[in-house]
Amino acid sequence: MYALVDCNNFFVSCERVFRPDLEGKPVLVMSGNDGCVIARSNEVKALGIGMGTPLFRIRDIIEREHITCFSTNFSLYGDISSRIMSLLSRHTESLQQYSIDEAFLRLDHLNPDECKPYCERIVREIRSGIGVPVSIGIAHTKTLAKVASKFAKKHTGYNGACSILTDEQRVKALSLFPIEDVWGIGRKNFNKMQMAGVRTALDLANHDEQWVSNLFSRPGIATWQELRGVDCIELSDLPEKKSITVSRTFASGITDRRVIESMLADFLVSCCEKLRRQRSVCQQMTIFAMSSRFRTDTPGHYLSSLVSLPQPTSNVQEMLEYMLTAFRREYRYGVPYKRAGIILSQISNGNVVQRSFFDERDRERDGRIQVAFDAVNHKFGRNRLRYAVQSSAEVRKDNFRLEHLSPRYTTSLDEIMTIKV
DNA sequence: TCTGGGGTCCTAGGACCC
DNA sequence: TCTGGGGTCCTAGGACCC
Repeated sequence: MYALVDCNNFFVSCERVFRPDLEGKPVLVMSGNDGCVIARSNEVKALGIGMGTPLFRIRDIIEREHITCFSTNFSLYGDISSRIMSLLSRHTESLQQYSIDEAFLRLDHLNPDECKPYCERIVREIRSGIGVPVSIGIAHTKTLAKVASKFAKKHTGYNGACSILTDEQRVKALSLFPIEDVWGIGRKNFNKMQMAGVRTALDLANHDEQWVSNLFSRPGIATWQELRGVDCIELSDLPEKKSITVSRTFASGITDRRVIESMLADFLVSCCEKLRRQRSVCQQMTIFAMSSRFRTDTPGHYLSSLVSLPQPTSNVQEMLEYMLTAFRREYRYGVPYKRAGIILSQISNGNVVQRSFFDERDRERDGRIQVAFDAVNHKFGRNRLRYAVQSSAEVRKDNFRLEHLSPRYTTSLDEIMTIKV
């Protein structure tokens, strides 16, 4: 038995934890650069504002409806998320975090009729202990648990937890469930479904295997199986990332080579922090920078450079050297770069590194410098010690738009809430 | 003027092997 | 003139997720 715990309007709910005055009022959270809508309260959804809508298109609605807008505050959302996951882990032997605001729990230790009341208690516990509203779906497969959680979210009568246990419940639920809302059915598969006359999840589930495998390949067949109650989608609980990306869109296009380099250096430093946190090394790095896809009046360029490192590493200084060389080779003078980033790939375990016979780098020394560097930053604060090529505070202020950022209430002592009694 | 960021898995086709 | 058959590995791009 699976329970899917899904936070309601997660980023908005995180902001409301510290702004209870916004309960019941329209609130949205914007993407980086304050560009698009990435989270909406129910009140904003009711106004017909879609996910991903560019802010400049809804300026008038925002003003008219007094919508409160927040810049994205990942320090806050990440911290609230880990509090929820930690609370959930006390309720199961097997917790698989699926995204920042979702996790699957196995409830094998419960009888079927105990599941719903048990999950209702979890909902109340998270609401009162952390402040975030969640919905829980209970079923024999992950896909059906997802379906159940949508019902729990939509109808308050469920008290936050909905279960699909019997076959009658399954058939009833699927007959009411639009095919495009099924987990695993994206835009392309939805088009195919429409052409085939499949409108609800039940329509799909009722087709036979031959029909399904003619139309879809492996992932589609797995979804069909799961809707019929056959548990077949395995989530790996490997926490190690297979690729690590840090990228940003800038407030306006950057032409100054040194400014872009300083940003890329920042991105690389964050990538390597994430890499070292999971005790991994990587052997490949992609550097990219691109002009705006929406502009035709300025020179466009998509810069992408793949660097294969001589041996797996997580050393910032070494990677900075390769990054700058590769970037300078591809950089085009006069192009306004609007977005840039670093991707690390070919990631492997940092404890077993195959050294190269021809390597001339003093890696013992690199390693000692890195350890000292990390120790200083651990003691005196993140980014206190920086490479000279990294950006200055003024450069960051000029190039990242974050005009409605809430405080990092739970992760920065300088920004903690003060209460007057 | 203004349009996000970070992932995973699958598959087709190329390169290569005997 | 006629030019096999059966594999594996790798990678880029597509599709999907949040």
